[in-house]
Amino acid sequence: MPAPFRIYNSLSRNVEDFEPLRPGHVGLYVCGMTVYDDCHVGHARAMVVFDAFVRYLRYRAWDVTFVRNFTDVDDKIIARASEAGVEPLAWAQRYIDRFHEDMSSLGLLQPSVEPRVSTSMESIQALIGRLVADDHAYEADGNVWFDVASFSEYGKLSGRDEEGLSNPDSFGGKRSPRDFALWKAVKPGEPSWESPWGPGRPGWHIECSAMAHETLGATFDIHGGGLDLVFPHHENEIAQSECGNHAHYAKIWMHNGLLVVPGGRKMGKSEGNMFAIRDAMTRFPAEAIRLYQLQNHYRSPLLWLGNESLTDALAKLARLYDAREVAESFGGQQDADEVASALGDDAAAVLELGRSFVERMHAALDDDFNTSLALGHAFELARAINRFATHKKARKRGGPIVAPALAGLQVLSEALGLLSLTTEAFQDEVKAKRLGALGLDAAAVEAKIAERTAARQAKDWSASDAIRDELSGWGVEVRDTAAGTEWRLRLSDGDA
RNA sequence: GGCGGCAUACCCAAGUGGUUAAGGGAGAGGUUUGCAAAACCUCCACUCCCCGGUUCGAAUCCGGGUGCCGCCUCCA
Repeated sequence: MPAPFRIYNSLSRNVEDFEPLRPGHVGLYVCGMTVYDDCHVGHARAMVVFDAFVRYLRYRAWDVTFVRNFTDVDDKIIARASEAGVEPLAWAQRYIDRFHEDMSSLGLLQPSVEPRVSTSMESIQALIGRLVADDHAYEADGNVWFDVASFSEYGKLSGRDEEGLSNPDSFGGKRSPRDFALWKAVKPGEPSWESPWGPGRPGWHIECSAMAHETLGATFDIHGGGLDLVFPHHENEIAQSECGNHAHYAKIWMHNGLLVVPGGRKMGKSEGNMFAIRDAMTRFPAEAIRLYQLQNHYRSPLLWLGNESLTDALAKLARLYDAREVAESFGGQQDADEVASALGDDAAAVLELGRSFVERMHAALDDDFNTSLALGHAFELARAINRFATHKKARKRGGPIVAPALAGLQVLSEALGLLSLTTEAFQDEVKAKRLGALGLDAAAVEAKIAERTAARQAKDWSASDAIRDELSGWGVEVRDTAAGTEWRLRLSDGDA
């Protein structure tokens, strides 16, 4: 039996015990991208949050069908493509490819299914057909409109009543300002598909209803997306789906909070403050971006301070990696409890913390996916490890003491996609990305380090210190350890 | 204007009725180090936007106020 969990449902405005429609299975539909431009850090929030959520559910033995769509037929795509003199679908394909590159470099899972509007025309038209047949929709001048008045529950998700529900689409004879387009009659120069109502293309909302129905059925477990989609998009999805399928739509609506910039505005293409994932990825490791996104609760707004945010996340990530590496270096074969009683309170503390770690992580994540609390537990464990590591005998005998902690930290990689690399691979990625940003190359740094090592061996401290100061000026920090001199790139300040 | 949400230290942030209000970052002092870095230790909110109320007891519930944000137009 998969583990039970609780999740906030935007529809009921309450945290609810999750009850699957099918035992052991979760059907999840997440609104994906309209592919007319590159994915920015704000989009990454939704992508990372749901990626981590899916990972966690699978880790907890749920069988998850994860659907995330592409909107590849849309006004903005047509407009951009036309400016560029490219076919709209080719333009969309270009950004689908780039999206896939971005997701892959961020280390995100592929959804189980990635339906597209352009290849879902049959199910879209079938759903519109059912709505027309049942008088939930009507045709006018080659457009098909959803008749909002025909659905008494309209507004139940967004909490709006009639006054707040006017829809601005105004072309082609709709009956009420609240009605919205299911099918838009073709206009010159636009892509179109044949339909019973004449050539045209789908309205914005119908696609998700149709694709969710096609991939998950009329009723499914969880529908996710950004908080900004609640109205009108998700409200309209409910109306179309419940009227067209004569069934309740998603049981749970899960909305992620938005990224906001210091002025307080959310990040958005229309706000002119977007920061592309691929730009962030040239300077920071993927996991720093993940940690940044997961460090507060998924429903809260998250402040974006540019490089400062990622530098902060990178420092935190390095702390976790370092602590894990320290623990991995411990040896010893004795019984853990015997070692603990021999080595004292700090040993006993890590042992205890390690043993309860997984349980506490599960408790945090089962409670409305509280990644912030979960990460808090991880830092607490890291400190306990480091504290224990200050004891002289820890390295030789501490292995059994930190074994439960190390096993527990696996949760982070399996469930959240963090700490999934070796420390060395992680540091290599940091170096590879940040050397470029600092305008350095590794060979030059290594040469200086070798020079300094020679000076140190000669106990020529002033020469050694001069070299260290020079490296420091470059943004390189040296770390003299028992095993030799390591170097790292400074995380703070001087960011290119 | 309507609907929804948020307000916890210098910054990020957990906690939503009951031990000393998690955790991280920054800062100060100390230990360690050839000197550093990292790490560790100590300090850093008698208090949770404000005012009332409920309660034996509230950051947590209720009412009012203030501020901020999202949506109402495309939006993760």
